[in-house]
Amino acid sequence: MAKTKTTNPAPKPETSARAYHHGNLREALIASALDILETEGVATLSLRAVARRAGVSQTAPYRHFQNKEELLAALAAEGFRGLTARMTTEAERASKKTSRLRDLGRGYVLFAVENPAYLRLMFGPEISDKSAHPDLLQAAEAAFAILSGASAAGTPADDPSDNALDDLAADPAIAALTAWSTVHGLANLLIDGQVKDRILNGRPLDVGALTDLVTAGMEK
Amino acid sequence: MAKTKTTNPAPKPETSARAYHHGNLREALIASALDILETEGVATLSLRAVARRAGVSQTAPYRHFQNKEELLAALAAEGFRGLTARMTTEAERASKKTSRLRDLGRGYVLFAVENPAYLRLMFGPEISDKSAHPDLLQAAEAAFAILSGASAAGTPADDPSDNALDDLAADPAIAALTAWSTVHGLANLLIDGQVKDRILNGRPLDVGALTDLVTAGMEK
DNA sequence: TGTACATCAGTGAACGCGCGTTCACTGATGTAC
DNA sequence: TGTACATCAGTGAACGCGCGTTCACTGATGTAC
Repeated sequence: MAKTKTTNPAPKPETSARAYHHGNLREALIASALDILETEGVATLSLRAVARRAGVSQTAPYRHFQNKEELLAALAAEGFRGLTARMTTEAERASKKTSRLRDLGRGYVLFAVENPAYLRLMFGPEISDKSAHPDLLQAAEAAFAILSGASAAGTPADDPSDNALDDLAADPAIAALTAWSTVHGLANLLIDGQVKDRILNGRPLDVGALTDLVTAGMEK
Repeated sequence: MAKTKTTNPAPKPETSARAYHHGNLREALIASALDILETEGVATLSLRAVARRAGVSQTAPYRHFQNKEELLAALAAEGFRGLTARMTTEAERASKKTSRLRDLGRGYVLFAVENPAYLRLMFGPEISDKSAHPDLLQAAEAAFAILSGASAAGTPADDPSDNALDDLAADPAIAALTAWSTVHGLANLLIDGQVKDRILNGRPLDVGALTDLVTAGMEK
């Protein structure tokens, strides 16, 4: 039962469907972490709990992550990729009627409402130094770039001049930040339960429709 | 050295400058908690640390708060009152040039940047059931009402009709939510370090000026 | 004014808990010859 | 093809820690008479 048994003779096992003794523990750990994140929240997301849910000993994660924060960073990067995906699918699904920027915004808010703990981890203080995790940084950059691009609508958005704050007024980065702020704020207010009682008076909430109302000023 | 020594013979000690053996431990604990909150963050804010900083035993807080969450709720309520105050002073200080709504918004963002951990506690998941704390609920309501009032500019804002989402479009509550979302989003992006590198490219940041730029669309 | 008593704010020891991380280890997998 | 060996993913016990909360207590303050 030695080497010739595996269908994949390459040195990298590369993960079939099996997640057991060898192979894709790293991915399995991230999946377990995501599971805990969404069912229990970021506060109870411990490395030990992740290992437990993945069915391995509590020291096994240290074969794949230097420490807890590295796991969290990997999770957060995954989150930003999910956010990007949610935005683009939403924009493709309804590309005719409303502006692309508003469609992306709807995707942003929907992602947040569907994955509240994810959003909190992605932006919260649990990962103390985000710049120490290139993968996370890049995933976040990609998400912002999409919003930014749609906001500038042609002009490259991440291209501020090297002068003082004054000329930021004409900077497309400010327009992008405004759009980003609005959807980010709405998303956070929603997942923190601030909107339900205050705005809707208990009426059932259609997040997509509400987002459309709030972003009505974003026509371009 | 018995009773006649105290200058205040009334049954309620009512706190002079002394915070020692008797009197205002409750306030002292809140002050200690605030201190820890802003120097170390919400994650390390433990009841024991609060007691330590106040110079009392770790069980003393239980004379004034049923449990940890009750202390946190009192702190958060204090935070909402501070937010309200910051908004109104900012609006009074510059009531001529820009619209009141934008002035309030600037106060909102400035409060967040000056008290990042406060804002996180006020909106975050640490206080699991906010409706269990009437004082907190009321303080949050007051803060929102100010923003809401300025947004409606005359019309009472907390007065949505009892129909479906459709007629929310004309509802002043939607206008209020839009304004709130924008400043809340900007505030959170700022305190989470998302703006610095992404928008400003490392240039020094004047939060008030930046907020003015972002809220430029809010004229009313 | 003086004494007896109740109240209540604060104490200190102790509980049981889950955490991140380290350490020396084991045993299966893959490789060299 | 077969054996010896290195690699490396996963183990299990243990470390020291800080936490929220409980308990029986103490001792000062305020009150009744």
